Amino acid sequence: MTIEHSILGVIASRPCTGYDIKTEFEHEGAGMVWGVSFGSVYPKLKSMEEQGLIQNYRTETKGRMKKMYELTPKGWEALHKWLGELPSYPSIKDELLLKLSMWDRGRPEDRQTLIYHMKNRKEQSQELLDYYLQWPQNGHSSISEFGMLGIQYVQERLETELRWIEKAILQLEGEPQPPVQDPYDLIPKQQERRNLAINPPVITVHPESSTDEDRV
Amino acid sequence: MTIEHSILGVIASRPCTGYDIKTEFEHEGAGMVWGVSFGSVYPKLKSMEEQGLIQNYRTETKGRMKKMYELTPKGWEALHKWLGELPSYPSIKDELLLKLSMWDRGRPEDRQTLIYHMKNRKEQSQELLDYYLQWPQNGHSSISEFGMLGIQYVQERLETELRWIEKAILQLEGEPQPPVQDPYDLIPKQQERRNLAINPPVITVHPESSTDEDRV
DNA sequence: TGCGACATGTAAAAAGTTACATGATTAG
DNA sequence: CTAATCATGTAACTTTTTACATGTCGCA
Repeated sequence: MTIEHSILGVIASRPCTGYDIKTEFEHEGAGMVWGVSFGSVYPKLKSMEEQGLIQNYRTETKGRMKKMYELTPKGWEALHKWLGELPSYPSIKDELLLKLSMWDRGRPEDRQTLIYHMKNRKEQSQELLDYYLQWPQNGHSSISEFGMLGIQYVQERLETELRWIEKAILQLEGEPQPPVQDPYDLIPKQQERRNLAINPPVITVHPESSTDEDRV
Repeated sequence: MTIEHSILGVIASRPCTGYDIKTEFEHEGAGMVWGVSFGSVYPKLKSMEEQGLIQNYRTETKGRMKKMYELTPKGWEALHKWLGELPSYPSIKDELLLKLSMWDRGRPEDRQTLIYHMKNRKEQSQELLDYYLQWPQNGHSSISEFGMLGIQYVQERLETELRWIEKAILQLEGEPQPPVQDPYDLIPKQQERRNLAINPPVITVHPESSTDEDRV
């Protein structure tokens, strides 16, 4: 439902085309706001026009036809109303965190691959941080006092993340540690279940025909 | 696509029912991993069984029939393989951040509502942090060395967020600040556009019938 | 002349949510 | 006895993505 409000907000800053909106989400919203695809922007613009939130007018820039969208009074009102509603708590989809939480279940011995994942994340977050650090001085973005608060938040979050990654890599490069808490011994039990599934025991009807020596 | 891998990971830790999986996502994955609904878990379990990743067996606990799922060798292998793949960069949907970035567009004068939103966020994050702080000592959760790294990450992220909120509220309670950067004066222009849309100018055919004094 | 950025869309598929439908057991 | 929790599922709907389809302009 929030893609509609994001579009409302982008058009509020300046009248723009569907293409503009899509690209705005790509760089300005880097890491901060989810991306959108053309396949979702254009149909949404259409439906928002039907709802009377926006209206388009055609302009010609360098001989090329463009469909510019501007907010209607109803659109300005919808933006105002939405901003006044309590935001829902953020939802985060972090695959690295998910993999970390189940690493011992699938790759108990393999610390190197995890370190590799972490280093990859470090690079990407560092790049994003560099982008956010230069943003307020790039000379072309419009940033209000409020927007700047958001940028500072992302900067601090990324700095914290980078510090954590450094620390985590150091730990992973060191000695394996025992579980922090495992009251029902689920972790060793789980590793047994896994071994049983991957290397099923040989069922022998005649014990004398199968001994330890059979396994090569 | 990742809901499938999350299920794989939960079943890896111990055989469980569809209900178990759904609740596991609610509390264990609080803020860390996205939630799932029954309507998506049960059909997914069915399709994963068809793919041969999991298999079910019926058990009776306290006279109640349960459908327990366990990983097949193929399922263990799929988990192992997925863990080895580079995780994609996290996607975050943070409505507060989005509203912050467009606050001046819809509610330029209203700092109080924004402060209210921030305080609400602060409470929720504090609650989540408290949960994460007691998690490693709750006496029933299984936490490996790797899982603990993830928990530490979330703790540090939340602490950083809370510090930022404190600072941001202080700023919002103070004097309004000018834009940090607005090279094309988009912000004042935007406010003009908004005023024009909300209070359209009275078009007068006879200028003498409409003067400044008309407006009360 | 051909490539990359600009520009607008549609159709099918995938993914997930909400609401509905059902029923057993347990704690107060 | 009744509400909450445990337990399993379906159907309709919404949202979003992917892939396709088309075409222009500027530049090297």
